[in-house]
Amino acid sequence: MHSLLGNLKLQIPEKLFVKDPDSSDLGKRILTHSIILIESLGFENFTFKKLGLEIGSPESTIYRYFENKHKLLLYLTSWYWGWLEYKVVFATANVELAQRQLENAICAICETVKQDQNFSHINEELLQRIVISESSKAFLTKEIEQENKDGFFKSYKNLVERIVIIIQTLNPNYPHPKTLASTLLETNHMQKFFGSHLPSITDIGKDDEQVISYFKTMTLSMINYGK
Amino acid sequence: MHSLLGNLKLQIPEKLFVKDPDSSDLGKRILTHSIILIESLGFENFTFKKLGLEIGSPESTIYRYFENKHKLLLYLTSWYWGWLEYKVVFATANVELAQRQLENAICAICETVKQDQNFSHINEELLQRIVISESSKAFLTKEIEQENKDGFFKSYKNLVERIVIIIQTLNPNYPHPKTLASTLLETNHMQKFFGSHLPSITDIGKDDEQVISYFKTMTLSMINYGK
DNA sequence: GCATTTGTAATAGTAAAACTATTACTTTTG
DNA sequence: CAAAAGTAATAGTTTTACTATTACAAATGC
Repeated sequence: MHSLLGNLKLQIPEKLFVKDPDSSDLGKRILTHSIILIESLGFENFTFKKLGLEIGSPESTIYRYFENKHKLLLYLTSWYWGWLEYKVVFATANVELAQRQLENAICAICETVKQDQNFSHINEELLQRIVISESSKAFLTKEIEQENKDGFFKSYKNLVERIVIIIQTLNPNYPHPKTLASTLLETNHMQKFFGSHLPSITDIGKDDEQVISYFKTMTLSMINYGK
Repeated sequence: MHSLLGNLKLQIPEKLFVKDPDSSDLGKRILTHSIILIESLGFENFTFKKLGLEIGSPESTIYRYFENKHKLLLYLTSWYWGWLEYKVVFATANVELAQRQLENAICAICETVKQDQNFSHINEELLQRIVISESSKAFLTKEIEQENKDGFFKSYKNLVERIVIIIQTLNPNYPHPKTLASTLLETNHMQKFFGSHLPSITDIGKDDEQVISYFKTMTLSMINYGK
């Protein structure tokens, strides 16, 4: 799967960047090191100046690729959702039983990324941690209406739509497939964050199996409730 | 209930403020107008300078009450969670049936605050909108570990614990009461935010009844699953 | 009753972050 | 090989977040 993805270029909304960072070595270095820096410093403490220092280029060079750090975060999260959509597509391909499809999709979504080797300039393991801790800051803004019109959330919507289709195959009459799909994605991150930082408000520890079994029970019991 | 709450002073972690804003008229003005401003500008665009302008005091005066805008947000969200805990306590008091208790708690948590009159300097309707859009920014930081030790999230944890107790009364063997309780609180806000701003990823509209019935189904089907 | 302490507010800053204008150098292309 | 286009570096500006200092008013003590 990794080698397959290595040849694929994920589609990112064009307005998110000034110059496509995937089109030059410097752009790729910006992506690689922004992931490392945002993950270690947190988005609030991350600045283009520090990133420039890290890659040995002046701050202004980074502005040639991204208008501001908010759009860089939107770029990174879009990349992640696009990548996760591929994971879900592969995990459910050629699976006959709809329930099995859903179970595989939940595994693909909830499993903590662990990679020993990098097949690209994107470190998916670090990126996943960024998405868990920072991604909601990308849409919880007063500019969401305009940014939605500009297509900045397309990757996320595509992924939700994929899960919705699986849910509808399982039970075409279930009344809340979108809510269930978006809840699955957001709750997965939230519970993982709580598990790491506020353990007293969750029962889920560091083990993926717990959250996966929780979601399997949740989705199946809800989808089949009153069927 | 309003008149009852009017006489109650909600407990807020002491380290969240420099001087208790509830102890002076100016402090109360700061709370009133910070809620109005944060709701209208969004937390990112909100500054102490603008707040000072709004209340006719210099920026520095506000620093006598709050160390920074992050702690002001933590104060406001703590106030909201404390207030919501009282709502849940009142909604479930003297209710015999455990299932009925849970249903009442869900209603108290999910209903959109609408108030024609203000019984205090806090506008709960605006504050709820702030909590929906901004509250997660208060804990999605690199400082969460230390701030948790300092008790900044006490109000939230208390509320989760209340809901956990109701769930455990209903089914003492249910394995994920904390996860279910925190998911209920967070998903409620998230789905309301999506309903208002990204409607294509939720089935829930502006009507409270939809989200309430969704959560009643969710909690009851999960708690009783395999019982 | 007046000095001392305490509470409150205003001025005038600083440091860092976010962003931009301009210049210089390098590569591409007609 | 000269003009145009692309890329990078310098040196700014503006805004935000926060602080140091002073001034004034109210409360308290002897």
